[in-house]
Amino acid sequence: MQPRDSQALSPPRRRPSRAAIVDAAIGVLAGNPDASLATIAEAAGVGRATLYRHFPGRSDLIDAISRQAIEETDAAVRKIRWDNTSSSEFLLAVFEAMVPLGDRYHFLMATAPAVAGSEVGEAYARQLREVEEMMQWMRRDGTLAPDVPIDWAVLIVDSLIYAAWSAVRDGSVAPRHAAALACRTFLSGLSRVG
Amino acid sequence: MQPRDSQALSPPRRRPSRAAIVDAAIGVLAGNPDASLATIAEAAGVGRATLYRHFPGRSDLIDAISRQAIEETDAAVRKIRWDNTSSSEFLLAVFEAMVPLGDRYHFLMATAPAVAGSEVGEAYARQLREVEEMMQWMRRDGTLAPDVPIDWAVLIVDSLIYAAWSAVRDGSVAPRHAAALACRTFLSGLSRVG
DNA sequence: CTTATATGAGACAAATCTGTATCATGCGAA
DNA sequence: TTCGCATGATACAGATTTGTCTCATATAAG
Repeated sequence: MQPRDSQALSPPRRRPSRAAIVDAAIGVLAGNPDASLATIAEAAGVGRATLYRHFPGRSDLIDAISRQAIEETDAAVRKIRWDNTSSSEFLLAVFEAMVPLGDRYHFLMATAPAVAGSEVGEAYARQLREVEEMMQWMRRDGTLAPDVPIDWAVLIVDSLIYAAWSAVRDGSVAPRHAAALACRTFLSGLSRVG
Repeated sequence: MQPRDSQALSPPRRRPSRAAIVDAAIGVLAGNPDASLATIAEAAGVGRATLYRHFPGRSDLIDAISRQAIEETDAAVRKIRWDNTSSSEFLLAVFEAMVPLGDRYHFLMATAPAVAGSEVGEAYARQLREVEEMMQWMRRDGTLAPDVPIDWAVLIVDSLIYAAWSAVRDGSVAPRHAAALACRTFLSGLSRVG
């Protein structure tokens, strides 16, 4: 029962309108969270009506973006080797994975807390919890100082991801060095000896 | 020629409407940068018409808030003892001064870059330059590691001020410890030995 | 008391954004 | 070619916000 194999294997949709809209929206909303849907449609190279056909309302688009941000950040973290790595190496890998996704990550951080009840809100809380577990691992590990509040450590991880992304964005720091710089800042700060 | 001395010495304006509006606006806009002027007027306990009498347009209000934010942050830094203090002590004093002004500071950081041409934009650039000079002092001092880009150090100072403020705001960290935690994070990071 | 001034309440127009609906077009499939 | 469907353009109504204006009132100064 495979009379349509060629069709099934070929790219099924004619044009990636929906994906193009979501991608463009992430870029536009990262720069201006209050951009109109007309602006987003224009950035996506799509008519405003088409945007409304794919997403009934603005909140549906926001929700779709949030879900994609969650998926992409989850996928990026899932690729990190877990076994036989020290917590410091793992932290560096997290920075390396998240900094290039800074626009997605930032968008998720900015919008998810507002929709606390929904599925997106839960996923955000879960990701936050995963960072917290990483910090507790580092504390047991002896890497994280015992007198540092876990909440503060989690907050600093988020701040450093955002800082590294904006530094790369502004051209202040080379992309290759941003994650290492963030990790080093977290672990040993910016003073000399380290 | 002083027939009105008693009047001149008494508080000249009947009610601090203008100051109340600016203060309320800082609080409201820190939580929602797109709050309507009606919301701000309500928070200030003032009619919407009165707000428009003091500030011809929204941009004028924003400008007044920005100027006040600049004045308050400048004043807070100016109070810090400069002589006979190490750069580390000075950095801690800066954090202690800025964290309580987090709402003002955050507002300034968010709006000033957008108005690059104006007087507010210049003041923002100047404050940024002052932080940069502090970082260069720390580098000559031997406190800041030579391989850390100055731009990154400046960015981290800003991020830590914002992080400390939000931590206090969320109740994650006690107000007294926030500045010290930020300073320690900058200098030696969060790992053990320090 | 009388007067001037700031204020609050509300009406009003203009602009923007949202969401819906309609119509013609172009591209892919049969 | 012909049909179906997604698209683009456009018009439209409703909501929100901005900014202006008017009028009545309360309060402080004279």
